[in-house]
Amino acid sequence: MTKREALSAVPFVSGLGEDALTVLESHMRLRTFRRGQPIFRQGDPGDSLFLVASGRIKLFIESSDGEHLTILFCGPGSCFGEMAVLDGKTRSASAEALEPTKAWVVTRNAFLDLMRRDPGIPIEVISFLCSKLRTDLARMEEFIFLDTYNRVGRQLVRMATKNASGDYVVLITQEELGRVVGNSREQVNRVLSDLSSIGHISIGRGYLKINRLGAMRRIFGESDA
Amino acid sequence: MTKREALSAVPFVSGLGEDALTVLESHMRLRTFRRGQPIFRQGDPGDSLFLVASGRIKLFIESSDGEHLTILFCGPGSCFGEMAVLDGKTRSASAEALEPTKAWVVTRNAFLDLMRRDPGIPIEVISFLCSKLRTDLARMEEFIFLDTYNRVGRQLVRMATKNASGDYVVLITQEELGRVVGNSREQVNRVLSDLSSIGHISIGRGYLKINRLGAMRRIFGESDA
DNA sequence: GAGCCTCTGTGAGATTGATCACACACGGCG
DNA sequence: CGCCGTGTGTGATCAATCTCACAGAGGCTC
Repeated sequence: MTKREALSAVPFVSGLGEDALTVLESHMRLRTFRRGQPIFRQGDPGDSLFLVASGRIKLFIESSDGEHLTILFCGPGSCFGEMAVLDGKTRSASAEALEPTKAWVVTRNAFLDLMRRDPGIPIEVISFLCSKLRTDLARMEEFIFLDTYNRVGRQLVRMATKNASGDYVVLITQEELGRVVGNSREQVNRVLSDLSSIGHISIGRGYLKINRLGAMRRIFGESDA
Repeated sequence: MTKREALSAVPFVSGLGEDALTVLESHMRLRTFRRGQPIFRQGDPGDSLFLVASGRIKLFIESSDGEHLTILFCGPGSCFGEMAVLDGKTRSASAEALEPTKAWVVTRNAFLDLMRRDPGIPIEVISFLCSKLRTDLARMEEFIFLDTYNRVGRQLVRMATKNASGDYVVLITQEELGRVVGNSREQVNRVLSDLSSIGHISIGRGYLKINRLGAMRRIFGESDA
């Protein structure tokens, strides 16, 4: 994924003019991360924004006794670390590469310059932040109102992506899925076994295949996939 | 609370110049709500932002089977309903007056005009949204990592406000506090009884008095009060 | 001042999900 | 080809919390 491709996938800069894009590109550096490598840590000062070029990272928060809650996965074309850039405060979550990953880095100053130059950007950023607020709210609602069974189901519907052979799959271990929905691996496994026994999903090592996405959507409710 | 006072309490317009404030004021209408009156409902289309002049409202989301999760209380000088104005989507939560309440209404168009006119506003709005994202994240973290005891404790520390006689109080019923922390009233009551038995709080009908705010803060951790 | 509504207090049983303890399965790699 | 690390499958036990049921207490209204 080139600089230009990465940029055009990001909602709040995709509408930029040719000049602005070129200027921005000249400020982007590529960084490489090994599988499992920490990128930044919750609470760190942070002044850069990342655009994933290849690979995959996750954002998560950790409790005082070392538990993790996974917030978000970012693949090629996604951006992360934007909050510290936007408000200048510390990192609100930790980031770590899940696979060998390359990401373009944009510094706070470069991005703020861009915002000052093009008055359309802040408006786009505002929409972007609003949609994040809405998903966070939906997530909170699920944590409070749904049991494990439904949380897992919804998450699967949400994460299902079509692979090369046309199947819907979710690339995740059960342990990791547990950290996403805030439940133990064992509990997640029991839910998955249920769903598998009625044929809605198939369980693999490190991945899940969603056999009947429509049925799952109907059971687990309106997802904005 | 006058129009001007309400405006100057809102972070993202307080820095406005005299002219802009005057224009904005001319677009504000006052609305009155009875205790318990719904203001808007999650999912409604919405195109107005509210500034509380007097009284108190709450924002909440409701599950399919009628349970409520209380998101936020807003008293004089606070604003709510801004998300629908900023991104033009439906209301992400429901709002209801907790007491007889008066609020200034600003329409989407008036606010967008203002943003277009003054390029400083969007920047302020972005900071405002980021801080909301951060509190939401902290809240999610608490839902997942903390038990009822600690959730209730933190919430009390967070909501404690000094009253006329210099005491720290929280004006809330145990039922409502349950809806804030996502637990049953009974469970909340048991926690409060504990805290009361060691003297850290006193329990009243419809309110709680925090006798030792410092001690509570130490027990329940760093709150951004 | 009686009645009533709302709010608080508390026990007992049911439930959900965490934790612990293993067994097994797959896939590198020496 | 056997070992080991990581990932999945599953029972038993335990802890947290919900739910139900009811009692009492403050305050408002007729």
